[in-house]
Amino acid sequence: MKRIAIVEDEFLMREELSDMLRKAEYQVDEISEFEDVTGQLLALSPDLILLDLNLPGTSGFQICREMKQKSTIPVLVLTSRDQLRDELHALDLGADEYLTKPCGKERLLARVTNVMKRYEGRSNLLEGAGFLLDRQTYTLYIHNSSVILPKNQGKILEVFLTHGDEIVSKEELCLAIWGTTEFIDENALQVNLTRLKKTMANLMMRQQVIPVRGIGYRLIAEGETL
Amino acid sequence: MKRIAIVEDEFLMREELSDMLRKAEYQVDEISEFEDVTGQLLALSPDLILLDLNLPGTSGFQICREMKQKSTIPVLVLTSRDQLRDELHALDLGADEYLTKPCGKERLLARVTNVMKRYEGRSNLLEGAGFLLDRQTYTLYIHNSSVILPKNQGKILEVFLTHGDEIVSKEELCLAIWGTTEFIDENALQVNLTRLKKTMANLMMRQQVIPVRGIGYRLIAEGETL
DNA sequence: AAAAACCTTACAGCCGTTGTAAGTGTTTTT
DNA sequence: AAAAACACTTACAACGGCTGTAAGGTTTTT
Repeated sequence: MKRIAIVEDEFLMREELSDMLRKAEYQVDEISEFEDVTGQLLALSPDLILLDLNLPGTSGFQICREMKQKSTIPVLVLTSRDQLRDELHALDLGADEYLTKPCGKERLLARVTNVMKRYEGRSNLLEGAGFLLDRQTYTLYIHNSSVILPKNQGKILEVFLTHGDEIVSKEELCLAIWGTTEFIDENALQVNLTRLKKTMANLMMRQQVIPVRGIGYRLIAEGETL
Repeated sequence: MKRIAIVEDEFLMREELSDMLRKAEYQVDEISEFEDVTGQLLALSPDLILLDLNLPGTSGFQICREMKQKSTIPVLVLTSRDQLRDELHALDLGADEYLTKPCGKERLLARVTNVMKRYEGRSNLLEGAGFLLDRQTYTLYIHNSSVILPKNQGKILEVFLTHGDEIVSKEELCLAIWGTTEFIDENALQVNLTRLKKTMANLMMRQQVIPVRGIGYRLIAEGETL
């Protein structure tokens, strides 16, 4: 059974949505605390997020942006704001659908189904700048084509992607590759890093792995400053 | 530069759309002959289809359905029909977006961009009943997970998928796997077929490869009749 | 029951990935 | 400027998964 999280501050509206979705055989989680909504959503990791824009505290736009950065969960914006500007902004932030209230039960359900259908099979795709990485097979999608990365290279890239632009320590990388931080063979890691760098260069990816002396490595976009 | 095909019978509307899209840096192809629209679209194979519903000849619904069966090109339905019923029907047929005319230049462009963004990297995904197959890497997406098929098994499955539910001859399969119909090693093909069957069974796929004695093979859905 | 078509299994060769090792560059420290 | 620490490169052998071969079994047709 698919799970949907509702982010909506008006109690009545929330209950109405919740009811409707439950009747349509979805499992519904309601967000009623508007502190660290992003964190709550990540913890729930639903199959879809129904998001209102007017919220106490952090705006819906901000939540949408953060969720799109940190996950691949589809976001359906459902709001009473019918300004074109808001719609464009939400879509630009990566919202998967934008509906204005009131929108009718059937239309909402149809759009919910539609969005979910689009995401079928995508649940394990990690998003990088200009490419996608499948966390299970390490298939890399870039420039309208796809390549399978060797397992180790895939694991390394995965770690980088899940760390945004932070520095990743060698220990973390070793842990990801071999499941242990002990007995790190620094050289083995080094070799695998070199191999990843080479394949990234061959694929003309906009990102680059750079060393942070004594600490670890970082993934930076081309031309980016330190 | 991304290519968009417009399927719209009213000349003025077509020109208006075309202009707008060209100004937004898209390459536009207009369909003005409404015989075998599906064939024309497949030949053009644009990155997106803008589809009207009221057309002379075949209905937009039918075209949408056929295109979704035969390709993975995204379809944006743009119509003056504002009946909820039509919208639900179109979405059900797999339309990726439904907008009612008039909808405003900016909204249309935003939705076009949005749909295209969703499809980034998906251009090589073949669609089967309940699963997706990447034509380049033979990564198979099913049940919210993904597996890499060995090359030969992938090629065989690819041939089946591009043939719908038709019978595929052994020659065709050999051609796909080894690039030649001569010197067919029937047994080698046989072994590869067996392996594919086994992996499909392990993945609990709803489809099955069945032999057509003396002719070739077919892919059928579970429980389907001959 | 014989023949034809189809299927199964095991095995050895091949190729890509991996860790090892030995050596070269580069940066920082003294 | 030399030493030390860190980072990189390259080649190679071991391993594992994929592949075609071969030999034999099963099912369907005649």
